[in-house]
Amino acid sequence: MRDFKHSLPMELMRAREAAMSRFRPMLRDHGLTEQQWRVIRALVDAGGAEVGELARKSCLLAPSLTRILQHLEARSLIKRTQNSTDNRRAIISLTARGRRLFNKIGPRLESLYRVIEDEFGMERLEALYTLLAEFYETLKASR
Amino acid sequence: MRDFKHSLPMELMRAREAAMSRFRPMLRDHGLTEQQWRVIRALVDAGGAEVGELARKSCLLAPSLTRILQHLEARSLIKRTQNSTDNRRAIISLTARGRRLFNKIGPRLESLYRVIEDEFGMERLEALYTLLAEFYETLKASR
DNA sequence: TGCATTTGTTTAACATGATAAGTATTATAG
DNA sequence: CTATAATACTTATCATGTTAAACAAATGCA
Repeated sequence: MRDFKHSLPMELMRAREAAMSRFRPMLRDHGLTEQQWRVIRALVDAGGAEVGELARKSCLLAPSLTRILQHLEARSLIKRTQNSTDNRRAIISLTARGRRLFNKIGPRLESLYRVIEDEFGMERLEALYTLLAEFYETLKASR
Repeated sequence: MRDFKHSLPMELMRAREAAMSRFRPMLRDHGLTEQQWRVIRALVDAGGAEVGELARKSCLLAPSLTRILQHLEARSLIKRTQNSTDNRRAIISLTARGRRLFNKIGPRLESLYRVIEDEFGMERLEALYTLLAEFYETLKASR
């Protein structure tokens, strides 16, 4: 059998954790989990989105996103706007407070990211991005 | 700001999920989570290990591993042996039943893994492994 | 020897991951 | 129209992720 250490899902997880462990403390200082941050960031990127769309953009399962939106709404970081043509769909968007939080945290995370770019090197980082994207597309295409 | 889609932790997660979604159904058919499987596999690899060692090998946090071991012990898939020189450390090992389960599932997961190898290609897969290992080492080294 | 400290593991608390089931709303066949 | 199916979310349940705190056993040192 293939060596236990040579397990792709494990290697992907270890690499991800190595990166996230640099970002998580700062998010925590602002009372945010990494998943909550993904949602906020996706909302900045999209400027308002339905729940399903938001789940895809932030790579979260619908039940997880439901709970996260409840938390963010309780903290007044997001708001819901009813869609008049379809009452199942609500548009989620950031409040002014949510945007302020993003503007405060975003640049700090960016600078942490640049440290990683410097340490690992842009060329290898780009190569890694490319392989990951290809891997994802390959596995999705053949299902 | 960098494009939201170009987030390394997200890409790593998506790639991992693309792979895991192929393995998870079979594990589930045997009543195992992916984390429980990682523990079983680490035990086969090590042939008995202390809890801390097992946590490192299976990439699990100690509190998670504690709960997982309780589950596996309740199903008689693992057993604990006290270490006489240090009563804090217990040696965890698979029971005969645990080994039988591993022998049943292992080959099936291997064949699923080979499908991925075929689809993505061994060369690119090796390149991906190498980059991931380098990335992990780079980030660990500079802390 | 006695006691503070360190080490290995477990508990606790809260948040998310994963699957199945439920609910409300909209679309569609007959 | 109307019963039915499909859609978009939400709940429910159990397992794990993450952090902090508790705990017991082992170690270091006065």
